[in-house]
Amino acid sequence: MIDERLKKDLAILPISTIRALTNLSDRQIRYYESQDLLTTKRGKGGQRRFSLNDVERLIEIRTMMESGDSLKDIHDLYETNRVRNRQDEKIDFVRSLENEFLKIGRLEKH
DNA sequence: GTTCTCACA
DNA sequence: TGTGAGAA
Repeated sequence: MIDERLKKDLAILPISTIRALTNLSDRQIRYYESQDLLTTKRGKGGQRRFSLNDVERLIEIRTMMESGDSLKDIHDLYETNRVRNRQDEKIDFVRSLENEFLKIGRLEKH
């Protein structure tokens, strides 16, 4: 369903929930956000609202930290992933265009 | 009662 | 990164 992505992106969870789900201190969570590892929104009174995607990302970050990676390593990894994903999307877009052209070509030949 | 920001022995 | 103060 298209709704699934929307639900995961919904930033509605308070930091206390994130703390329980990730076993990280709220101090650490806020620090990681300051290092651009998270995309949070602000609610009433400037309080952070996290999404399920943030939870998943924080768990990954904690795992990487435990295996000795620095915050910079993690940041770089997400950066390269972001670039690679953009390229993949571009490739998919080109492929879909090619398919459309092939369809049109077949139709015109008839 | 919770979360936020800022500062530090 | 932790902790504590003061505000919202």
